[in-house]
Amino acid sequence: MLLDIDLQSETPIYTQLVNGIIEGIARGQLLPGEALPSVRSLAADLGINLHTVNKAYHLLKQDGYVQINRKQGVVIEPDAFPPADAAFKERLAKQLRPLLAEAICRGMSKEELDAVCSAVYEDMRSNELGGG
Amino acid sequence: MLLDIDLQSETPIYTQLVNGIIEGIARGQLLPGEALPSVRSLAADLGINLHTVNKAYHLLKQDGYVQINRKQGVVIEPDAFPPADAAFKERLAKQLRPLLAEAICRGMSKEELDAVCSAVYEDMRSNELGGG
Amino acid sequence: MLLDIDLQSETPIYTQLVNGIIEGIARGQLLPGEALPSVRSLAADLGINLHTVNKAYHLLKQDGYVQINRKQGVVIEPDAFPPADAAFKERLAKQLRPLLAEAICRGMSKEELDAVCSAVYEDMRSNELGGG
Amino acid sequence: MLLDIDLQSETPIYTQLVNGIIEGIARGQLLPGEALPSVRSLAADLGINLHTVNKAYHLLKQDGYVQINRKQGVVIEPDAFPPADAAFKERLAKQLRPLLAEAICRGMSKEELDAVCSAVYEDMRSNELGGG
DNA sequence: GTGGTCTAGACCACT
DNA sequence: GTGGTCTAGACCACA
Repeated sequence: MLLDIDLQSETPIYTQLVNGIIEGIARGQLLPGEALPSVRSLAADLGINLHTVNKAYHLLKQDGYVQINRKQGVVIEPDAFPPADAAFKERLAKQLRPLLAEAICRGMSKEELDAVCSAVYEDMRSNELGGG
Repeated sequence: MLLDIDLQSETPIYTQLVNGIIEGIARGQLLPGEALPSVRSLAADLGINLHTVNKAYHLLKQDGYVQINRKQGVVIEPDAFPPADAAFKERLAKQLRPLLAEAICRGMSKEELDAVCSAVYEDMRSNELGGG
Repeated sequence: MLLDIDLQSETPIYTQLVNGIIEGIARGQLLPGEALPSVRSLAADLGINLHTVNKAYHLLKQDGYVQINRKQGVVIEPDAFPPADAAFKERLAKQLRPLLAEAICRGMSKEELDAVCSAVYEDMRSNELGGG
Repeated sequence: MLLDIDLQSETPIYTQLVNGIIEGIARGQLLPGEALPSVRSLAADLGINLHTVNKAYHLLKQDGYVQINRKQGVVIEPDAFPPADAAFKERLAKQLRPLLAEAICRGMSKEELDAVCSAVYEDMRSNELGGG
């Protein structure tokens, strides 16, 4: 799994981990039921503390992206991910607003915006088709 | 200006201020050259600390959205906002990525995603036409 | 015997086993003197570790719910279960307290609480009449 | 606030804290909007680590019993506690089952059980009326 | 001064 | 060997 963590970033490490793993799922590089590295091994691999990894795993569990088993460790949620219900779309819109507002201020057209959005989207989906 | 600050939010208050003002500009409710409330009065209005407002104003100045003059106080940048250059688009894409990844995991189609994106965009632009 | 083990649960598997067997006794599905499956077969049936079943059986023995004989294996205590003495009632009250506290916080009335309590109680007793 | 923590108990300290605070709310000793001690001061008072208190506070936040503010610290949820909906009642019943099963095995009648239940309930409610 | 984050290291429960 | 819990101590962001 390719997780590049920026220790200097102002984004907390555990947030980078959460985002990276969710992106891995979106890209199809992490499949439902697949096991994630143990807290200790991932922490060692990334050169960070095991508590930081632990916090990330627990946030993912809380959001329904992984299951934490007694012995087996952490696995990608095998059944169904949480749905894109109204609450999620509202949250998404709320997070989108400041990004789009800034883009509008800087004079980006709707087309330019869609282009950026689509580029990001396709980048993740294309990897899914060819990934493995 | 309608700035609703959520003291319970995890988002720092100064960030909420920055976002709110940028959104005000995007909506056309704040026009280039227009004066913003003084640090003191805005802090009093919102019931928050002077330093918090100050920090927000200075971040906006740093990003090229306002000018801070000793006499006139803080005014919306009258000339030109920073451009939507490659660096900005890259930053935008980077911020978009975790949002879209989560949407993909939850099974949102590109069309649903575009719908949410467009709704947010149009909401801000429509207000601009009728605003002032 | 119907023992459904949830490997994802936070409750240790051996605890689930202990609870399940005690509930089986309460329901009258397991009768005094009746033999329980051997450690080996139950572990195989449930797909869990021998040690886990062993631990559960020994806890049940310790609490006076089963007897462990070398020849007959594990049998439900044929004579008398431990009494509901003051010590037990105190322990019961102690375990009940956080549950009721939460129910009170959420605004449940004494009647609603009794209803839930009775429903659980009757569910177990009704099965006893028809079970065996 | 009266929080007696048993460091020897097999119940995790943070769980004891969570239970104790919820019980404090149920008893009316902790009122909505009231501030809880800071993470550091409570940890110092109880002679435990601040991370342990922190974990308890965050669990309470997650369950909707407290709010965590930037500067003000932690306060009891001022508006409404989570409702006693079907999901909660189901969880309650699930937690009640092993307790009642054991009581049945030990020969407690429904009346004895109700007596214990009511005693716990009234103990908490009576304190609320006369508390302060 | 408040909580947020991270580190380092330890012991324990579970399987 | 896995995660769960707890400790001790540090630095930072926020207000």
